[in-house]
Amino acid sequence: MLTTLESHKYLRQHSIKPSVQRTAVMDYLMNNRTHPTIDEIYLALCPNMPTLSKTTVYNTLDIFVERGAVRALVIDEKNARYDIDVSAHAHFICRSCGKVHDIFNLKSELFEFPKLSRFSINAVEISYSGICDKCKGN
Amino acid sequence: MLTTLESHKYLRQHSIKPSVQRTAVMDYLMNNRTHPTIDEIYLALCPNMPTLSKTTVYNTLDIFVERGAVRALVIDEKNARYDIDVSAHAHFICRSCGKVHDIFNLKSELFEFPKLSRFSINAVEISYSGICDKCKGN
DNA sequence: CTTTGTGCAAATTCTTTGCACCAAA
DNA sequence: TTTGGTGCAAAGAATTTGCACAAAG
Repeated sequence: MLTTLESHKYLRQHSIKPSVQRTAVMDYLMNNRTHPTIDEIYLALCPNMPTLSKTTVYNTLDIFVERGAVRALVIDEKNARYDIDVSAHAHFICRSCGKVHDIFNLKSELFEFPKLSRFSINAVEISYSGICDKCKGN
Repeated sequence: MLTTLESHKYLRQHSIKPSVQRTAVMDYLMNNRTHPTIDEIYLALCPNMPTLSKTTVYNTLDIFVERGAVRALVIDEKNARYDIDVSAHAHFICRSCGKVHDIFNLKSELFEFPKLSRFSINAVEISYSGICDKCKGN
């Protein structure tokens, strides 16, 4: 369980002022590495922060992404999802339950950018999809 | 320029009845390999098919994807995009203009599925992002 | 004070749904 | 006829915007 102090430190490293709301969102992301949606974050924090607004959650994640503190995933056609782990790893989304899982330990070559004169590439996203074991009934 | 006859043939190969609307959408996809959105397809076909509805474009693409005739891309957080080329290739999206480009000739290993006991993987999507040369001003 | 952050409500955008009508087999 | 396809209008869901108020320095 990571603490609020660690969230503060991480936010400051990314030049983000640690307000109560921002710290709460960062704490949540650090402790729930499930690639949550805005709604999931909002609903999880609401009980302890009844005045929190969804707009603030949107604003907060926009800043986090802009400052490189979190990665926005484009893998789920329904909602944006957010990942606190910005290191090179891939994702798997289950077409049945919609859950997104991390895939680590892939060859590092997979994450290299092809050298193309037409584009300046600065990010890559590798997304696998299929059915997870839970949904297959094993 | 591919013809309506070729669209018919391709639709039949995928067990899709070639209605006037479906053929028009397929013709458009075959001749405009720009990963169009629903709206782009709809607006492009409207002049020649004033009675066309956007619902039909949605229905049509749902069937195409379901039957494996086109690929739905999850790369643009704003809209679904569709690709008639279902072979193994990657995409690049420009963060400035939003255009999606194909990247061919990558190593085939990139498109192999990792063997993981937890998931049954049946698709992979590799998406690069950055800035295209036009937007950089070259 | 002055700047920055928060939160409500309304607006916008993309997509889906319900249902009536049309068309083909 | 019966089934499947089309299209309108309405509904739904995710996100963005405008603005007033609160908080921090």
